[in-house]
Amino acid sequence: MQRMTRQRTALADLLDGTPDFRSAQQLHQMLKDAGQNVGLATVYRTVQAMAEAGDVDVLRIEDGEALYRRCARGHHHHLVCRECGKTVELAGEAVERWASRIAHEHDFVDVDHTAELVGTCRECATRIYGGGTGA
Amino acid sequence: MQRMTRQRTALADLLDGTPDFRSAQQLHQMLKDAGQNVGLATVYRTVQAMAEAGDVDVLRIEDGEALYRRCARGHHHHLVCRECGKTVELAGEAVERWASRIAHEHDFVDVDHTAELVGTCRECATRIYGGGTGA
DNA sequence: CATGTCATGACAATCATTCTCAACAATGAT
DNA sequence: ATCATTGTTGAGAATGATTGTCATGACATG
Ligand SMILES: [Zn+2]
Ligand SMILES: [Zn+2]
Ligand SMILES: [Zn+2]
Ligand SMILES: [Zn+2]
Repeated sequence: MQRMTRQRTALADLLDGTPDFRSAQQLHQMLKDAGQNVGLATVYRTVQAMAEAGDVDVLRIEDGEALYRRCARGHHHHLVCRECGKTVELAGEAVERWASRIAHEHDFVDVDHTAELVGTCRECATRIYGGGTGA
Repeated sequence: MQRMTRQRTALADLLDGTPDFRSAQQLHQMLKDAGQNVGLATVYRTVQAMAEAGDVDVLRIEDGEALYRRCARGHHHHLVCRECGKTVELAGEAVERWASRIAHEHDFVDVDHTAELVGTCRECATRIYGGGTGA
């Protein structure tokens, strides 16, 4: 009941070759640039379906906009560079333990959690703040 | 340079008496219901200024909408009931250690983090799934 | 009270996301 | 291959939260 269309294939391929989180609008534009015209509504629908199926991860930036990225299946978290978008997937057992301990302590059930790290990677830090030669 | 106006006082008082996270639109309506008319734009401006000043916390729900809540000053996280909105503030030293360890391991600097827990509190779980008398 | 600013609010404008629905196309059967 | 079935697409409208505009209003101080 999930048909394989030109549009879905194109989007899946694009995501496979895109290491960083991208918005639906960006993906739509990237497809257009690549000569693969796919309607914006279709990009939204497809990327959301993929998110529900666990095929992509969703990240919300500060203003609430949703970004998508092809990720390893299964629960994990991210460390993202705020400058270049470089993303590291984190297994983070420590967070899992923390979450379940807190849930227990406060008598909550069905506790989900989100945890994301945003920083500046070595390359970007060097480029911005300068090399090791001092000021 | 921060003048004390009727509107800001009203909003501050309202937040003082509101234990759960609320949207700007909700706060605007609550003020109207209380006979305190405050423009929607003013609510947005004020609540954002308070957030920048660290006087309220911001939480983004699944669809990206921003919710605000008067919280203790300083960095902390939350455990929120998805049914009734009951909120517990968490000191969460475990998360702080995890975040800084990961930052180190991956050679990132200036790493910020977000971590939020959403679950169902005891009262709501009992109401929804039934009491302790079995199925 | 006068006066200088900052603050307010009604409304327009943005902008991401969702909805609508007629035209289309993937799939499976004939 | 042809066809019928039914999920899919896309252009544009609609939604809804948030932001911008700017003339008017109201703190705070002398
Ligand atoms: Zn970087
Ligand atoms: Zn986790
Ligand atoms: Zn509850
Ligand atoms: Zn923390």
